[in-house]
Parts: sequence; structure tokens; C-alpha cells
Amino acid sequence: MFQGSFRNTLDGKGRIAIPARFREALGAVEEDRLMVTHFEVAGVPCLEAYAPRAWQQLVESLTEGMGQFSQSRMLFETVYVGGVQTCQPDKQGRVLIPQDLRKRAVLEQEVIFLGVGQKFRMFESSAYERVEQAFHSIVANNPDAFRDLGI
Amino acid sequence: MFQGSFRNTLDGKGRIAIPARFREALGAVEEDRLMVTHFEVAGVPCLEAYAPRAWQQLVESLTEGMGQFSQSRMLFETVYVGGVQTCQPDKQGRVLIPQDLRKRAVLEQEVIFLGVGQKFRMFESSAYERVEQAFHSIVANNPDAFRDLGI
DNA sequence: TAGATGGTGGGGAAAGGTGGGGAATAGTGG
DNA sequence: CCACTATTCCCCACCTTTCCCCACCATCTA
Repeated sequence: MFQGSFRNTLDGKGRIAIPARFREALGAVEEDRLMVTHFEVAGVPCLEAYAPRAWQQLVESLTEGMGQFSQSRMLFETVYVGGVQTCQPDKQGRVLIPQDLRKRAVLEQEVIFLGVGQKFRMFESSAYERVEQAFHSIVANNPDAFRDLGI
Repeated sequence: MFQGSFRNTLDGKGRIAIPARFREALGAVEEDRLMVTHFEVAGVPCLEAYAPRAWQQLVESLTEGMGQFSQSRMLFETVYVGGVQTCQPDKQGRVLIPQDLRKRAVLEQEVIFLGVGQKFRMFESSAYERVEQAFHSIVANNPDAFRDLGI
């Protein structure tokens, strides 16, 4: 379980330290590889990282769920599954975020880590502010938006 | 297994480096030939590449699956199977993409490689952006499309 | 204050990707 | 059938990125 938010810095080589709490959560389950793919929240690009096992399950459930050539399946497997990269932390607990992903999520300096259960998200801090704004303006303008969530 | 996304460049001669990870995945199984055919994802043209053995299996399973003269079978075998080309990497791990395929997928400069299990896809980067958009707009407008996947 | 933990920085070797010269081959037109 | 041109193939060389180290600093705890 990934839980909590942290704020670390990308160094000149594109490496970043995985928050120690998240490393524990990884190591608890298995060897410490990370599956990282990219995504968007409210139109703001970010990365999503899974423990290998959790990722595996996700991919398998994809195979069962939809027809071979369904539009949404192909999109999902191309963009979300296809975009994944395996990252191996170095002895300091840092990973090198592959260029391609770094570009997509526009990670440049300060990165926010957000634990979301089976995975965690990474945003460039300036981008993350936009997500916060989006959240607050939804709450203000559309109080029912979160009714289904049971909160 | 092909996994991960990479971004390489076509040189003036129409050659492109196969990402090293994909070459390993190929070489692990057999000699490093590639079967490349063309396809579309969400209306965006791309190429799909298989290891020879995986391609073989695909073609054979096709024979079992559908009636000899079913419309969809004939279309599939004509366009998808018929359109395939064998590519042999040079000693630097590059392949020359045959003109014909290059044109169809409009590969010109920067190419995105996406590992999708038994095969990988190649898009011109500008074209790939359209695929991403399609994916994100499905996720945004139709949150239930991927409900079972828990993303 | 000393020690432990977590995060940051950078040197240097190795791997991966890019570019281009020049020989071989195939395709085209006279 | 020959000559010419375009494409393909094989080689070598460069440069950027990645990987594997080791060192340092800041914070928290005992």
C-alpha cells in the first residue's frame, strides 16, 4: 500500500529518490522493481508506478476483459500498457526516470509523490497545483460531483 | 515479451535502431529477424512487429479460427498477413524499414516504439499523440470503460 | 553530540543510438 | 544487352545516455 505525499528533486541526470516509505511498501512484497507508466489527471500529465505484481494483475485482467480488437482495449494496451517501463532503483534507492516518460509527464525539477493504494502518482510540482485547483473548483461548483464516492 | 516505450530516430537512409530491450527479447527466442506489418489504432496508422515464431503462431491460429472464405478472414489475411515484410537488423541493431511500410505508417522522423506483449508497435511521434488524445478522452468521457481494471 | 536514516551530487566506465562513407545489389530505361 | 541510378548493406567513428560507484549534507533520534 502506497500512502502519503512526498516531494523530492530530480537531479541533473534524471534520477529521483523514491520516498523511503514507498520503497518499504515495494520491498515488503518483492524485489524492488518499479513499473512506471504515464497518465493524465484532469488533463494534467503524470506518471503512475506499480509494484511488478500489481502491474501484472492489471495487465492480465485486461486480457480477459475485452475483445482482441475492441477500440478501447487497443487504446489502453497501446498507451497505458505500452507506455510502461521497468525501473530498477540504484543502491541509494533512486530510479532513473526514462527520458521518454520524463518528457511526457514534463518532470523537470521538483516532483510530488502521491500514494494511491496499489500505485503512486508523480507530478511536476507546478503541474500538480493545477490538479489541486481543478479539485477545488469542482467541489465549489458541483457539490454533488463526489456523491457516488460515498464521502 | 516486448515491454516499454522508446523513442528513436529514422536516419536519412530510412534506418532505425531497434531499442536494445526489444532486441534482447527477440534474440532470446531465436535469430533476430523481424516480421513487420501495418495496422491502425484508433484510425492512426502504425506498424506492428513480431518475432518470426510469434508471427507464425498468429498465422496458424488464423487458419483454425475462421471459415476459409469468411469475409473477415479474407480481409485479415489479405491486409494484415499479406502486408508483412521481413526485416533483418544490421550489426548495429538497426533495421531498414521498407519504403512501402514507412509510407503507410507515415514514419518520417521520430518514432515511438511501444511494447505490447508478443509484438510491438511503431508510430510517428506526431501521430502517436493523436492516439494518446483518443485514449485520454475515452477515459475522461467514459470513466466506466475501464472500470474493471481499477485504473 | 554521536549515530542513523533519507536525500542530493557527481566521476567515470559502458552501453546504446546516430551519422555517414563506400561497396554491392537491384531496378529502370535506352 | 548494357549503362545508369537508386536502394541496400556493411563497416567504422562519434556522442549522448545509462549504470555503478563513492561521498556529502540535512534531519531526526537516542
